[in-house]
Amino acid sequence: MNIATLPARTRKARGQGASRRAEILDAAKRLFLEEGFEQATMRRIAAAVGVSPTALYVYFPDKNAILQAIAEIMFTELLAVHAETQQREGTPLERLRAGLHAYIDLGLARPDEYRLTFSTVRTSQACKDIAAADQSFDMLEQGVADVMAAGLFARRDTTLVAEGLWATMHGLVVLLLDHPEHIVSDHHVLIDTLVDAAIHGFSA
Amino acid sequence: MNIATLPARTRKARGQGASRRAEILDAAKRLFLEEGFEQATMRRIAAAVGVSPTALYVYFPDKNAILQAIAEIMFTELLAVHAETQQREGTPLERLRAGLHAYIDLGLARPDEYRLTFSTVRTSQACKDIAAADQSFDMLEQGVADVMAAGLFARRDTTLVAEGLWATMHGLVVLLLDHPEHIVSDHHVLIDTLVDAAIHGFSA
Amino acid sequence: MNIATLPARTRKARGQGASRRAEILDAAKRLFLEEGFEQATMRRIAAAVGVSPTALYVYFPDKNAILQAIAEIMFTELLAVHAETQQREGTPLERLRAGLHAYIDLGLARPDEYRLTFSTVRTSQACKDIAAADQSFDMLEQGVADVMAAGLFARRDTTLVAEGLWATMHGLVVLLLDHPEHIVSDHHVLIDTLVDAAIHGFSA
Amino acid sequence: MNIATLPARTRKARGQGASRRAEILDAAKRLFLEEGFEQATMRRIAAAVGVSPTALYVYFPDKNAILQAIAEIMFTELLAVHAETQQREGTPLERLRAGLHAYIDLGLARPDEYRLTFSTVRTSQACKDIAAADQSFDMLEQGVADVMAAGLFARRDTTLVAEGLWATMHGLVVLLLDHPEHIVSDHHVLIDTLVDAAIHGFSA
DNA sequence: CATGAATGAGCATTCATTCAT
DNA sequence: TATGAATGAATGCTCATTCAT
Repeated sequence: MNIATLPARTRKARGQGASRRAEILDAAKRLFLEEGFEQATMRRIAAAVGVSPTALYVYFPDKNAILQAIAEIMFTELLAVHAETQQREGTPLERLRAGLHAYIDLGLARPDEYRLTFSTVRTSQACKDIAAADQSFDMLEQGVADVMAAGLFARRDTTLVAEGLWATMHGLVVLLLDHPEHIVSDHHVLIDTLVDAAIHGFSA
Repeated sequence: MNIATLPARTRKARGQGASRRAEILDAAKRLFLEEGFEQATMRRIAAAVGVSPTALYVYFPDKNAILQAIAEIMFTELLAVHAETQQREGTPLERLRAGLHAYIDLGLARPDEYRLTFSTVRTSQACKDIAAADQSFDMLEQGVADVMAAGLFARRDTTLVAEGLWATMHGLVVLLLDHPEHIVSDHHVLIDTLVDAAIHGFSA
Repeated sequence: MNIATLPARTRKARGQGASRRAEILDAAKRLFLEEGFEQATMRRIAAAVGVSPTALYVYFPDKNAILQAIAEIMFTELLAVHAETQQREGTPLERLRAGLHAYIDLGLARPDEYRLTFSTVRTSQACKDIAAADQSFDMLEQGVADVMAAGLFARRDTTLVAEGLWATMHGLVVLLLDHPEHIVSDHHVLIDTLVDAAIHGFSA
Repeated sequence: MNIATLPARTRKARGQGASRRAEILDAAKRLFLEEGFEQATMRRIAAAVGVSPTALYVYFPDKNAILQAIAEIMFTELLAVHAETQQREGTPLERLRAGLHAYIDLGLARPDEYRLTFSTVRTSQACKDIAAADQSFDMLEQGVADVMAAGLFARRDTTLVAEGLWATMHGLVVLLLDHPEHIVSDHHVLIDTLVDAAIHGFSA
């Protein structure tokens, strides 16, 4: 009851000190990916880290702040993966095909990032995901231009073709993500078929 | 306590009867879109309608049923549109093309319903048991089969092709709906181009 | 809005008229027995009868009133069954044994009546169940007296013996009723064994 | 808003820490007995303790766990009493008789706990996973086995006999607890008589 | 730096009941 | 006699958050 009687700082070993923040971020990221942002609770994040819920508030003012920090990391990774596929060797068509496959694979592998990036709800961190989206799209358009330059695509506005391809891949990803039980075809077969058809559809 | 003290024509206007269901559906549609299905609460839906939460349960067994009812309306319209295009004259290919355009037009014409039906997480559950959804897809598949029978599509599994076409159209709709600012091409040109490319992509 | 505009009495065929009350009682009794008093709801009772919940309030002021009416019927039946076993032929010991078995069988067959009769909660209708309990007990004590008179039971206070037997049977019933999963022996074997042991325990 | 305006030693006395759990248990015990398990609500339990409903969930995962904790205490005491009687000197029969008496005495000494543990509907669930309950019964069964080995009980399945004895003692306890006004015999005489009769009933 | 204890607001849902018709 | 529409109060439970320590 008297503040003077409190032990100075005895309670407990300090834990991992500075790494706590990273641990929280890791645990939160895993939970966000596994259960979605809304479903992941502070309690479960704390439990995953091995601390009390209160401890999270030492490092982040609230749940949204964790989200923000995670999102930043996510988008960086997302973009890195995309960029990598563009630097592979091969013909322009092979690179484009690889890029389309990479886009789908990424979307399916990281459903929450994908939804976050392309979801309807536009919150404050929109700038980040828009940046990622734009850069991704630019890469796609460059790939289209290369194929067209190689004479394999019918000559048209590269933006138009890129947008068409994007729509196709996006549609496939969200369908597989949101309505998997409505797709009876084998997912891999469907992906291969649609990528081929899309390319064929724009071919000269 | 005294019967003489009772007001003659009492308390409050009771609901409009049959229109209540529609009012609830409207309010729910708005809230589901604004805040997401999980975040929209029965209490707030009720408040938006101007009734008690209990009243919602007079018209719908639970929260999911409201979403399902919204989806059902969309699927019924979709089915009607599809059925209509199937009965037009013309070649199988023309009919399929018309069907794809009709799908896109419906999605763009009813953005709220389309998003709720196809883009809300958990919607998958709502789609279960909606016969119209299956019938709608069956019509698409039949159209594909007809074109294939006419020798204009490469021979393959009709379900696979129908799913590929669905994915393509769905992707286009949600892109135009959710990210219009990312689409620089003229929407009509993009639609025409992509429908043609999709059909071309599966052609023999 | 104007009382003069009301249709005089047109709405609907009158239903079964006077038998409604009995129908409600029947349905409620069945539900009380199947699910217990607290778990049976007005809604389900109404549904079982095939009328709206509101209709119940035409015949009974509230849920408890239905309970009361049912209880009255129940106790009458309970007692009738008991009385019947006492009028069978056979030696006094056979009749006593039959009575004990009948008591157990009745308790197991009508768990809710049994609980109601012997439950802790003493409500207003307590008079009724106490009467039933007393009469049942009197029959048991008479049986004990008969066996004692036949020289088969050690001579003691008949009330003491009857209470001992009652306790034994009561314990068995509530154990089987409330904790069936804790009894690993076959119920019938346990019943037979315990009835025999109880009788043997008081034998001369 | 101004930090200077904050009261120095704020809001409200926070709980007594460790004693809270016991307080909750006490309040719950009372309410469960007064109104029954189903009728007693978390809110009312919380109000009785003087805390918010949420606080209950700090100490117990759910409502059942509270009942279970009460049962656990009873079983632990029962086990202790049983264990104690098993270590006394004397013949197996004397030890068994002492065990039966101890069971009855405990039940009568802690009427609330006994009723909650053994007579509340749904209690069965609470008993699950309580090791002490099983151990307690095992001790009774061991006592039966010992007497049987000494040739004083007719040879039969020990579980069957133990369950029969349990039923008998349980019936006596609940009768004395719930219906004392129906028992005209002297309680001690009835207890002694019934314990003797029960043992005699299973004798060789 | 971290926690145990606690909270207020909120959740979907169900209840017995009532009212105008 | 009977109902469709509606309600207020309640249910068990979970949430993000806060506070004194």
